[in-house]
Amino acid sequence: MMILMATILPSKLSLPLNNKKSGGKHSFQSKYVFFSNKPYPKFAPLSPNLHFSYDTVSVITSPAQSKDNKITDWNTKINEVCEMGNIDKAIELLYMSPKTEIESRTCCSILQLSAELKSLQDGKKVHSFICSSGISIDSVLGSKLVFMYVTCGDLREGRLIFDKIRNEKVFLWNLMMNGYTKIGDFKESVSLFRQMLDLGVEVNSHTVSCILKCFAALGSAKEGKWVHGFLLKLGLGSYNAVVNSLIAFYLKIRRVDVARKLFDELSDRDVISWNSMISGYVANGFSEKGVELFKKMLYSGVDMDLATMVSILQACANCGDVSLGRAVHGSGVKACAHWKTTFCNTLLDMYAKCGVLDGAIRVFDLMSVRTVVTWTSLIAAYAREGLSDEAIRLFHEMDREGVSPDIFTITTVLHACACNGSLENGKDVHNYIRENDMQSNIFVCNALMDMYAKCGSMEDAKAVFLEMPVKDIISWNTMIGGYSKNSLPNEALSLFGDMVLEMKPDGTTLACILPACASLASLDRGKEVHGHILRNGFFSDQQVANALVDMYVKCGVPVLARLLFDMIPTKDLITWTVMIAGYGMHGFGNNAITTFNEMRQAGVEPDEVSFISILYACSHSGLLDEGWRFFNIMQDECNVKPKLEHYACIVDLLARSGKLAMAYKFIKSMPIEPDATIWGALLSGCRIHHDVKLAEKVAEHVFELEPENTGYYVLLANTYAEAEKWEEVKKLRQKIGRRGLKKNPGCSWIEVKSKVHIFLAGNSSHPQAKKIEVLLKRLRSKMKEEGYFPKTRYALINADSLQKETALCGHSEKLAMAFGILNLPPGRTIRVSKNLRVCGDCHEMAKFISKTLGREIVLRDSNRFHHFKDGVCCCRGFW
DNA sequence: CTAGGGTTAG
Repeated sequence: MMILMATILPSKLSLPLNNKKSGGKHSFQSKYVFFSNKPYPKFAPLSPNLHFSYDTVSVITSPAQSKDNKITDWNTKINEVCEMGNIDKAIELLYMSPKTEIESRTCCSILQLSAELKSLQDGKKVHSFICSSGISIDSVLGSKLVFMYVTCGDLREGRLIFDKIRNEKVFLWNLMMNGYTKIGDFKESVSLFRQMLDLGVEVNSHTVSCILKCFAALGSAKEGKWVHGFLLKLGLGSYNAVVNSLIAFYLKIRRVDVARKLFDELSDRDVISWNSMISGYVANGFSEKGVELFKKMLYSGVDMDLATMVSILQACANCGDVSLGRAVHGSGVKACAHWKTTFCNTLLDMYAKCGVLDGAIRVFDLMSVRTVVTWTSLIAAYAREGLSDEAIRLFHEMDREGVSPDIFTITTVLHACACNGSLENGKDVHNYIRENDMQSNIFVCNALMDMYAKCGSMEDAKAVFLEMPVKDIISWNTMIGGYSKNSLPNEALSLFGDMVLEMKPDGTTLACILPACASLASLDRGKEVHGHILRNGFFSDQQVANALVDMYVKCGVPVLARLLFDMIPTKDLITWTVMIAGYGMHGFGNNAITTFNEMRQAGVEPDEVSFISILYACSHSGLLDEGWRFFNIMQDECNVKPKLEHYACIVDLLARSGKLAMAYKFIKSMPIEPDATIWGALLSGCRIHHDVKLAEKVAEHVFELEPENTGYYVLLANTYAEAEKWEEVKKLRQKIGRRGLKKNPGCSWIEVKSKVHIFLAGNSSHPQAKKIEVLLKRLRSKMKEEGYFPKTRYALINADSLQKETALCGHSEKLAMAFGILNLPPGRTIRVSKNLRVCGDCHEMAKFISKTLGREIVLRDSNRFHHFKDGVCCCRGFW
């Protein structure tokens, strides 16, 4: 079924205005034949496509050469010259002639020729001649002028004359409408259409085709449907071109079903009908249907043309059907389509999207003309494969080759920089944008902000954001999401506040802002956003619902999280994973396991992240056997290869359970190189189980892998301190000092009346500092009375016990808890968050408070949640 | 008489 490229001939049976002429633009041939019949044999051998040279023609046709007739017929001469297509001579004669002798129809001839040659310059010369000679611009001449101007692309001038002559000929109206449509000014075209109807100008098939195109482009579904009814009344409903426009219109407004019905009922389908339907399927996301229809098209004997191939290649790209793509490639080459840039560009893109990068490169290499689209497609191809450096290199090469990037190129290359996290390359592109004055384009700005956010520079992103003349919802979401992901939750929340004053957030905004509430553990702000979600019906957005569950988990309310979780009708992998991880964080290991099993029963396949969550849940609840079981299920049943995170969970599980030697052996047997977290998990196990010797051995690995991380030094120091090895503690402190490292200062915060209060360790500058101190002292002595002893070893200072106690009293989580007791209404749960792990002494005190004061305390540390109630913590010592 | 309907990249 090999197919030749069909040239699109003007068609068809149903057309009233059959295009019988050989076509205006190509009419030289016929005119030449006519001319060669005249007695000038020496011109006969001239190729019909050759332009007549000025000199040659002037020899024969100059009126000055005429011998007897002094009153030369200038009009005839000019018409003759026009017949031959010699515009230069025609103009010259026009200006040589006595103005009064030139007839209107002569001007029409020259204008017609100017239009055919698309020579605005010559057309204007005729126009100014008309003006200076006083020829009245009647309806016929006016029409010709309009035709010339519109055809030559000067819509403004054409419109001026059009308005003056108030012609009621439908042709001229169609001409104007088409002119506006071509430049994308659909609104003006529609306005003309309305005027036409008001004036009672009788519309024809061309009019409705054009107006349907406009309404399709404007997305005016209602108006388009009205035209549909209107054209049926006019009896235009059986015209092939009209139905084709209707099909295209319905496909643009995404009414594929209506389009298909029209297509099926169309008796004389031509290649355009097929192409419209196929490309419409592809554009509406039904690529398979497009391919199916394509096969039907070939069966019914209609040859594909360039447009068909382009659509089908797109479909192949969408479906990843590279074999059909290759077949179309072959047909295209046979039909010589590979000389067409559009074909090659789509072909290149098809190979790239199907993951056949070398195929894309081969197409690129073989192309003789590479446009900006070609380069952009190849850059996108590299970026898609994660080869960002190569993508950026191509961008510079393209520039050197003299092909100017457009906004698509810029956004694509920015995306490559973003994926690469290469701020330097991104800044280079930013400079290029400034140099080429593209920084006011909204797409470019959004891509720039995204790049900066992904490269971690929110400062630069903000600078772009502030300078944007117009911001859309994507601009806001990019910034808010950027702040959220770069651990700047306060900035995210503050910008969200600015945003709601200017525009309505969408699902993406909400899904971006919830993690910020979560990271601050700001339940009040989270609830505000929840209210917003309910009021605006965003709970049905899967991403939003998932983020909401996650927020409640991280704000310390797993019960509410579960309630919402149960309300999500279709739970995806993320929904399940968030809940499982949530249970893990709160130490509800068994709930996590139940939920994990429910997920598998629901037919949702766990991925590596859900396995991290379940293993983590097991380790935080000390469920050793279950943890092992899941580690095996993961590999045996689910084909998930364990990564560092999974190994870390297992090490953590073994180490916490006191199986330190086994954990050490396990690390040594790992098929991948262990990192600091793996060794760190074992180190923390050593501290819990007081194995100083192993701790020292393990610490060596850790310090080598992450010498800057002070947390590990503190961990070892704590191990020494618990063993009362103060000399070693001192040495370690000196080591930290020598390396210029500082212990990360402890910081806790608590939300009271929607305001977040932050406490730093040892800081007494809070307005209520005195009251807090008094309360803590009172609690401390009460604790002693009831037999609690302060865990002074955590003070890490080798001093007398009173000093240590004082130091411990300054711990930020105690300050925050005390502030909560003093300022929250009685009975309200006290929710405190801390940036580091909770200290042992604070943990003891929280237990005590929960018992004596009967207050529930939820403490979130860097690792997990602690729920204190009636003197017990849910962690049962696993932290 | 002259014109119209389907075609590539983020």
